[in-house]
Amino acid sequence: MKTKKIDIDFENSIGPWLGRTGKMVDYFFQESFNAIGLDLTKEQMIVLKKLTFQDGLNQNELAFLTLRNKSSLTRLLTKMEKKNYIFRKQSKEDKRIKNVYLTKYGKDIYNKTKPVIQNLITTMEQNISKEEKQQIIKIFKKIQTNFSSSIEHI
Amino acid sequence: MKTKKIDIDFENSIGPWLGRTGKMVDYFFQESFNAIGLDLTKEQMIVLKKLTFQDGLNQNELAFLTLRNKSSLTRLLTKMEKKNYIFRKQSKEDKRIKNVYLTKYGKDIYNKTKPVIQNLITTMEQNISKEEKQQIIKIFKKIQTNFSSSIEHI
DNA sequence: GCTCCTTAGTTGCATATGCAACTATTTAAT
DNA sequence: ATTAAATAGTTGCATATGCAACTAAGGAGC
Repeated sequence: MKTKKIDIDFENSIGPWLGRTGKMVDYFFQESFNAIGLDLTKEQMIVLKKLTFQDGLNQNELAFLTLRNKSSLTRLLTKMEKKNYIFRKQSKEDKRIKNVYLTKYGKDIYNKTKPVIQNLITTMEQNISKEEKQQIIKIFKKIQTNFSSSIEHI
Repeated sequence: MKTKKIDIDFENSIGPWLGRTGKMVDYFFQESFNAIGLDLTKEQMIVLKKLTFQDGLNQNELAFLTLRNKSSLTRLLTKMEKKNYIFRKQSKEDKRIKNVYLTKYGKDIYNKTKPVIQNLITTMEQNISKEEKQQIIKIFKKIQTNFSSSIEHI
């Protein structure tokens, strides 16, 4: 007897849920920035955030911390430098390295994102209990571990 | 007394976990396709999947189902049409509408992705119990609801 | 039947991204 | 010291994406 399940059950796995939810977060993020006239993308915000916590990181470190290809980071920084959010400075010890710093303006911009981010968190985590939050983060950690251990040995 | 917490607690919210995990999934996905020489992106695969379940969808419907801007879908389809995975056909009832169909080759390609997707699910959901899976999906649903209701009334 | 509004799809412009090839610089090896 | 290998960053080429302006076609109102 032939079953009607002619396809694998991808739709009920975690993947699509993750993808769709992520898209909605991204969309809401950009929407919020645009709404208050912030000339900023989520990706640029993440760079500003990392630099706020540790100014002067080099591009390699920034790329690693933001899970980004170094070429992608190069271009991201070029745009941010043009907008005067950050500036690059060649290291004196090792001329290959460029350290990246926030400008005063970049700091201002980052401060302006704070209420937006706060609002995003509030909106997103509405009706979600502390336990659920812990649960989901625990599961995220597991998934990341699963992929890390799987990708390493390739 | 001044607290040391000078920044909002974005890092411990769900957002970054979601973003990073999503990136890893995407990376693993692409890696897997490339590994077996499949000339396909995750996005193209999703289109193939939707068409597998319902051949002949029009572009508007496809864009909606895949959470994509219609212009983005246009270009995605153009590339897929060039690779002969799908073809467009103008509707006779309404000449504005283009229905999209899988080619024989497109079906073959989609079938080849199945083991890859199966492997992705297996890898990703390793050590994750049925209960956890239900939990995480339930929370994803909540987040999506939160954003939907929030975006609507803008 | 003509005008206006709406809808489906396309295109220009801007962003982000990965891979691979390239340059410049540093370090290791002989 | 000179050569070879490794490292940091950039660039070409390809993909995907959203917004806004556009074209073509359908539908409503008169």
